[in-house]
Amino acid sequence: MTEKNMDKKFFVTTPIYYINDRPHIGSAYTTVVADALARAHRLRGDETFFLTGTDENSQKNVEAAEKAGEKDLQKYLDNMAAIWQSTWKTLGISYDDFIRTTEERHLKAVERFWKAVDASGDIYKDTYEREYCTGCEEFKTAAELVDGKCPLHPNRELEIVSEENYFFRASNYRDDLLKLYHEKQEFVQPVSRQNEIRNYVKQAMGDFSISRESKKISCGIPVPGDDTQRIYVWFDALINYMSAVGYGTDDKLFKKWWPASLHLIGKDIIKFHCALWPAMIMSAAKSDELLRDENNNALLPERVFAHGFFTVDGQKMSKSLGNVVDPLELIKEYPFDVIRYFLLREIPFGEDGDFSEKRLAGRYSSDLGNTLGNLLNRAVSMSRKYFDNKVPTLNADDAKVALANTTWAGAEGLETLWQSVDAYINNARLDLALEAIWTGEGSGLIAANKYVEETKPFKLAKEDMEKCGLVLYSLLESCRHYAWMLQPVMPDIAKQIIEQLGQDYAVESKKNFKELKAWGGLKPVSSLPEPKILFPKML
RNA sequence: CGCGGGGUAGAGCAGUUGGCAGCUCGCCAGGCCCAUAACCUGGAGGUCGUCGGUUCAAGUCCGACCCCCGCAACCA
Repeated sequence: MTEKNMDKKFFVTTPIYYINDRPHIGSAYTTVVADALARAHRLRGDETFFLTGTDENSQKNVEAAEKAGEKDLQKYLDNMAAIWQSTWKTLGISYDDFIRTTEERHLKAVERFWKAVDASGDIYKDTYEREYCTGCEEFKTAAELVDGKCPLHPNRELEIVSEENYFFRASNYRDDLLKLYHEKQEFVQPVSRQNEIRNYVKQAMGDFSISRESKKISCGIPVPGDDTQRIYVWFDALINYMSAVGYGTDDKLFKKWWPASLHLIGKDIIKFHCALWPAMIMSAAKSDELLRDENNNALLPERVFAHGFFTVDGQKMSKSLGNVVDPLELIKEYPFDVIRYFLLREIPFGEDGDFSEKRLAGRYSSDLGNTLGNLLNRAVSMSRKYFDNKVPTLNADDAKVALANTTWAGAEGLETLWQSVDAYINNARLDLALEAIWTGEGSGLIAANKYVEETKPFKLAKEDMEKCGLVLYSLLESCRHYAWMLQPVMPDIAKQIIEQLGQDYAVESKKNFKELKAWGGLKPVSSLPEPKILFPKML
């Protein structure tokens, strides 16, 4: 793994969610990934901005409000947005900002953006008789239809729309987009998606209709200078990533944060994020210097990472099957850290995955209880037993090197492990980072448990207290390292581990990353409180 | 010819540039006793979907085929 020269800035986003229902495990997944990455970057000292929010200008919300019997749309939106916010709070999501696309700052950003695209000559008016899919919220070209229906929503009747709309000349940017994919391979992640988007741009992408007649829809942002038209929801939604950091309201703030480091999305909205969005920016940048870098290049997001979808116990998650997983129900059974761990560890990032409570229970008892919890517990218990309730007294450097002929490699091994964890984090691969923390050769949790067997500190306690102290110290110190490696994923568990090691979490978490990573952070002779079981057996 | 994903040990998955088939869980047998009936060691278990091709060598490259999954509504 090559260590990238990352900016000291990390700006990560989730999609803005439709609020026609409460959050489920899928939206929680995206948000947890973003949260863990944000926490990881904060821990590493990067200036971090984590944005999430709600997409409120969609006709879907109007339909949902009607269904809920709420006549006042704004009231409905306010209620739902509050539910989303409080759900994220309950789940420990550490977002820095929550944007709602009905907010004033967003309207201003959209207005400025629209004007810029218009000034670049990429907006034109045209009358088209076109087929609009209310499922996708987009117009379909003949090439995209199958048997005269949208292949994604074959049971929805296509609306035949004949009206004068504004169009965005996305076709102007086809070559630029292809060049972007070619020159910046990491722009579209995972790699398996790159072909898909390339083919789309090459073969299917046309101009986008970006407005509807006001009289036909009951929500949406008015087109600047033309009250008879409202902006199509996707065109306004994407701009949220900019409006939240001051586009249209605070140039200085915008310059600080834009471009986004990483857009996290689901695989269903790749087209919008990897094609439409960069094309929009390329266009606006021609007329708005705020959107250009010093070389006059458009400031595009650095990376878009699309993850897969869940099945539940192998089945599609659906309301009619009654297997929609509600994260708020789940945390009644498992601490949220456990669910975070499961989601991030179990599902290869970028692939589809399966959510199963049986496997969640398996991960809980095996990975967390038997391996992580047990290691901490046995190390602390022995130290307390043999060293008067304290971390063994010694010079920490003496414990750097593992005893001979062991599979666990001591301080050197941890250093290697840190390197791979850091590299995985830089690539947004938390799944691989977690895997490494457990199975890392000569350095992971599994190897550390082996080390106990190989050195038998409980035997050494009767024969060689000095050696016993060295072994126990290195075990305790490694637990401290594991705690910090895991902190972005399991912030609460990490805190508990640090506290069980007799450290003051508030003090520790103020240390800089280099210091945390260095061997010897655990002070010898500090006293060890009575250990509490981190992951109790479940009935 | 709608789009996309996938078929590797009982389950879930890794397999980078082709070079002795791996990981976690489960199962069987031992060991240990510090620890959450936890931990460690050993073992059984795979003709890597099928058929062809390229090659000294193919899970890995090429071709054809078979099968599975997602794409109405909820929805990342």
